[in-house]
Order: sequence, then C-alpha cells, then structure tokens
Amino acid sequence: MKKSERTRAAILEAAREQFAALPYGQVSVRAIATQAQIDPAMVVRYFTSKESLFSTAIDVDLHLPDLRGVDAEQRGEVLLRHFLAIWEGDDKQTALPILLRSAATHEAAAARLREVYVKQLRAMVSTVAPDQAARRAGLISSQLLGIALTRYVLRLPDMTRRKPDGLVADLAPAIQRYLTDDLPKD
Amino acid sequence: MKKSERTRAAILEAAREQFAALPYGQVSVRAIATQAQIDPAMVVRYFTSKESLFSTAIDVDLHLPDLRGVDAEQRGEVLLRHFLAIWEGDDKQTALPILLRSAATHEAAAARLREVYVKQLRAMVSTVAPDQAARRAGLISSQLLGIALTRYVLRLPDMTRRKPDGLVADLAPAIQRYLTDDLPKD
DNA sequence: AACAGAAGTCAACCGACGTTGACTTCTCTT
DNA sequence: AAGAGAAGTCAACGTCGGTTGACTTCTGTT
Repeated sequence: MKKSERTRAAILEAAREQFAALPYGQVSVRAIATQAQIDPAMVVRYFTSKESLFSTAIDVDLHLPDLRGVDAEQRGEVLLRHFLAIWEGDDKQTALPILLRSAATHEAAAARLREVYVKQLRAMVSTVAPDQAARRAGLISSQLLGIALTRYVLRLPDMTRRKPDGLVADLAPAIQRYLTDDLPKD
Repeated sequence: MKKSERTRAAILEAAREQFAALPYGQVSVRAIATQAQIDPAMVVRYFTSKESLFSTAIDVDLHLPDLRGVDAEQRGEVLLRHFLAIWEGDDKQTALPILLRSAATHEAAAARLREVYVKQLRAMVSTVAPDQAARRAGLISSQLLGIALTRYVLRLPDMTRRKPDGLVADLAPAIQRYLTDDLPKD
C-alpha cells in the first residue's frame, strides 16, 4: 500500500508546518487538509483525531551535542549555538518551535515540553555536571527558553535585532556559569 | 448611575481573573459573564466586544522600582525580586501574567507586551545603564521572561520546585551582569 | 474481467462561540 | 404617580471547527 503512505506523510508534513506557525487552537484540521490537498475526513481516518495527530506530529529530538567531548570552558557556547540553530534554521529539523508555540495554550503541549526537558536537557546536563544537575538544568532552561520566547515568539525588538553571533557573545557566559559555577548553598 | 459602575467593575474583575488563568482564545465571553453573574449580552453592552474588553482589562504597570536609589551592586537582585513578586503575589496587582499567557496565541497581546517592554523595562534600564541600554534590556528580558515562562507557564519541575529566595540567589548575578558588565563589542 | 478491500469524497451533525436586537424591568426625576 | 431613560434579559443568528457515516472511486489480486 504505497499510496496511503504518501498521503499519510503529506498530512504529517502539512500538520507540522501548520503547528510550527500557529498554536494548537488556531490550527484547523480543515486547514491542514487543504494544505495537504486531501479531504478533512482523511485526517481523522489516518490519525483518529486532531489531538492524536498533534501528538504524532511532534517527536521532538533536540539532538543535543555530547558536551563531554567539548572543552569545559566552551560548553556554554556550544550549547547555546546549538539551541539557536534549532530556531534559526528553516529546515524544521526539530519540532521545538511547534511545542513552544502551543505550550502556553495547550496543556498536552506543555506536558510534552516538560518531558523533553527532563529527558533531553536535564539528562545532558547530568553528563557534564552531575553535581546539582537538575538545578543547573532548570537555570539553563530558563535562559534558553527565555531567548526563544523573546526573540522568536514575542519578537521583542531588542532581541530580533541581534545577529546570532552577537547573542552568543552576550549570553554564552551566562549559560556557561549555570553549567559550571559553584552554586549558592540554597 | 451607581449600579452600572458596579456591574462594569464586576465584568472587568471577572475578565482579569479569566484572562490571567487562560489564554485569550480559551476565555469565553459567556464564562466571564457567568462569573460576573450577569448576562453575556451585558459584556458587549459595556465593552463593545471581547477584543476591546481584553484591551481594557490589561493596563499593565509593572511599577518597576527606581534603581537609581539602589546600591549599584544590588540592582540585579532588587529587580529580580520585584519581578518574582509580580508572579508570586496572589493579589493580581499587575496584568503581566495575563499578557504572557495570551501573547503566544494572540497577536494583540504580543504587541501590548512589546509596548510594555519598551516603555517600562527598557526605559528603566536606561536610567541606570544609559550605555547600551536597549541591548542590556533585551538580555534582561530574555532571562526574566524565561523565568516566568519556565516556572509559571510551563511549570518545569526543576523551576517550580525552587523557593523564590533560591532563585534569587542563583539568578540575580546574571541579571546584575546584564545590567552592569562591559559587553562584547558586537 | 470481476470482485474485495483500501482509499477517498461528500454532506451533514453537533457543539461552542461572539454578537445582535427586540423585549422587559428597574430607577430616578418631575 | 408617571413617564423616560438606563439596566438587564432572552432567544436567536451566523460562523467555525471537529467529527461522523454513508457513499463512490481506485487498485490489485484471482
């Protein structure tokens, strides 16, 4: 059954594109169907419901680099560059933009984002900073997601204006400190 | 006409509460009306439309402190504490939570947030760090809003777990640096 | 060529929502 | 007390979106 694979893939591709551009509630099954040049009923036929299509469409793998192979003093910069590349690249390699855009609106998206955070970012931090890894990962996420929020979602002028290299120069040190500094006793 | 003032205020209060809890699209005029114990038609009568009710409901004044009267080394901490208090307080003093929750979904909310950013945060940074104020304000907003996003909207476990004082201890230095450090030439 | 099962189409249902306009009730002035 | 204007009620309209189910068309095997 080759035909079915094609339409299934077409639906998925259209869905990813739509969800990347708009939050969950503003994406309609009808719009996805139109873009995939099929009938709205097919979406349901293949994916049961909009909700489960959404779940299927977002398999977020951040492909985080293995920081153990990176100079200890450069890890913050490497991580930040990788993160920015996810957003700057137009290739839609990861579904992170999809997730962040919907997370404020859609609890399922928020839950998935928490899962990605724990299994990928926190896990990765653990490999290079086993001491206080969860705490460090939290701090790092607050800065990284803050960058994504202000630059790509809210589009604050002072953030959109910057070139990626400039952002790295300004922000990598902060990430680096969260990763390696001694933390207050708390 | 005293009665009208009361219902008008009741609608506004209900609206603020609803918008603070849910993004724009998930708040219905009917729900606001129910909470205010009035008829949905009254909402339109008093505020013309849901959209203009939203605009009226959010008059965001962050009441940012005047950092010029604060020890130069403590400004980051003071600013961060003030920001956290906005979110921790249950008194709904400011409409910032309303705005952030809707900003990912609703362009009008995002636009308003940009305005608040420019007129309040950036303006305040200018008073204590006139050099590169816009750039510094951008960096600070990325960290502050990142905290709000991860802790209060996404509720990442490693951020919700922390006590405010712990967050201040870990994060105030970063804010302080964005405020006062020499920045790379860019 | 014929038939079965897959793939695709079409129209409609149902619920939710913002908004409207006609109607009723209240309230205050004279 | 009466009448006018404000305040409030009610039912409905129109739209949109997810979902359904019956129907038609295609495809591949025998």
